[in-house]
Amino acid sequence: MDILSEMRTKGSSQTPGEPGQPHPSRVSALSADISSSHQSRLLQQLDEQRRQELFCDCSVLVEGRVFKAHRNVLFASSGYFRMLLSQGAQDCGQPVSASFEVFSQDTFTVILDFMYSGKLDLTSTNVIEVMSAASYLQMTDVIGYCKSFIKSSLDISAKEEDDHYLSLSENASRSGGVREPQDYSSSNAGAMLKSPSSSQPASWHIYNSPEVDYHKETKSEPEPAKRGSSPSEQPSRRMGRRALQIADPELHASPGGYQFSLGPEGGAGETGKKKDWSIQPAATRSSSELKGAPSRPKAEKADELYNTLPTIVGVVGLFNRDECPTMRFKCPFCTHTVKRKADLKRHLRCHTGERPYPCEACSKRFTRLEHLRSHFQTIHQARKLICRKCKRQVTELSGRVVCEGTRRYRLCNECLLESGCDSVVFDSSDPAGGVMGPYFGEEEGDKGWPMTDEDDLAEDSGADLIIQEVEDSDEELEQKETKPVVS
DNA sequence: CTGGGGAGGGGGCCC
DNA sequence: GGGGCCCCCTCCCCA
Repeated sequence: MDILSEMRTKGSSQTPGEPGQPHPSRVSALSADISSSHQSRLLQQLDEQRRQELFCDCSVLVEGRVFKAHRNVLFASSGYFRMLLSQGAQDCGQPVSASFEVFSQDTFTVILDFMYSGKLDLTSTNVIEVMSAASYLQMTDVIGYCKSFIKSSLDISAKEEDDHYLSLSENASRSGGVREPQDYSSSNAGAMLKSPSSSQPASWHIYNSPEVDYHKETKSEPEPAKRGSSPSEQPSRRMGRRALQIADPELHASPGGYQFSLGPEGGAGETGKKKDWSIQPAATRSSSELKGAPSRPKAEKADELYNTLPTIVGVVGLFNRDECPTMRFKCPFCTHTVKRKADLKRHLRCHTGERPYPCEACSKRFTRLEHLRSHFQTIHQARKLICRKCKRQVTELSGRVVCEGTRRYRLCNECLLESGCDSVVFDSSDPAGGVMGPYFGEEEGDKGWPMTDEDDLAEDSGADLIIQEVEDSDEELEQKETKPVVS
């Protein structure tokens, strides 16, 4: 039945009390039906075009197989493609390609079919990989469906009493951990998702349901942190504001219920290989864990995290027709991509909250050695030859280093006189302008210094204003205690 | 309340 | 791959 005949049919059954005018609720229902029908037809048309490779402007290479698709559909369906295609927006007219090695052709077929039909063909054998791919592609609705599928397929509560942890391997799923797939199709996905019965078939065709909003309980995905992007698009830069430090790769996509974690041996890209998946009830995680409380040592350091996620992190190539690939490494926690793996490793620290470089002088911790160095030079060594008061340039002769707690800064002689020399103390052991010493030695730098909570109070601890003689001799300073001494 | 400057943090990229 | 530099941005403090 086409839209017009639908309209005719529905228009003929008017409410008796309002001759000539359809009842408002009927109008509303009618327009909803038309809209729904139109969307469905449109999607069907696009799907047909895709299958006939008509107007396809994207090629997705998965394990050697090329999937043709429309960038509009990919863009609209996947946060990952949204990011990827946004980056190539300047080449709007050029066909673009992306290659994946992190999931199988079959998995991408399921994903692509979902994009074009709203139907998710899940089975007990593919659900984990589909979910992994969906996580990679940032398709939170698909993740949600997978979770619902798994939840309904497992009798979690019974095992929860034993150890709160469930192991789910593909072998287990095949041997009965998840019911054997039975082809099943329904257009009422909402009902299926809301109340999966114990007799729920393991194979679903889940229809995309706009009512299910899996974003609601999660922190919104940060957009790629690009130069010039708005603050809201970038990952929060201050620890205090990093409301949700994602220590778990899938945490951001797990709105309650169960958290999925990928074991060290389990790479999503290792199609067909045994994976070490575990499902952990969210309730067993403390809120501090979920929020990435800074008081608790991070279980996942960037390095470890990086090592455990080689295939998830993966390599993605976005290249154009001249077959000149631009290799990018994608952050598993956000949409950010980098050119180098080392940069990704560095970037991961902003998610893990790891700060391996503490300042021994004031206990502040830094994500990078260079930040620590900069901090130390600025705050504790007064290397800037600028009078803090009048902002004029000073030399070793025209200015002196003022020591205030662990802070040091320079004052020109004039400002010094204005401050009053009587109230200050001179000390010849000032390392201002000197060397870093063991603070920044390559061996010491990333080991971390002994830190205590009390040390946090060290900075600006109310020490009297002290002026120390500027002694910039590097050789001398190297032999001295490098930690600034407040006398 | 607002603007300026300092400090910190993150990305790109070179060595 | 690590270190380091440069640049840009945001936040915070202070006048």
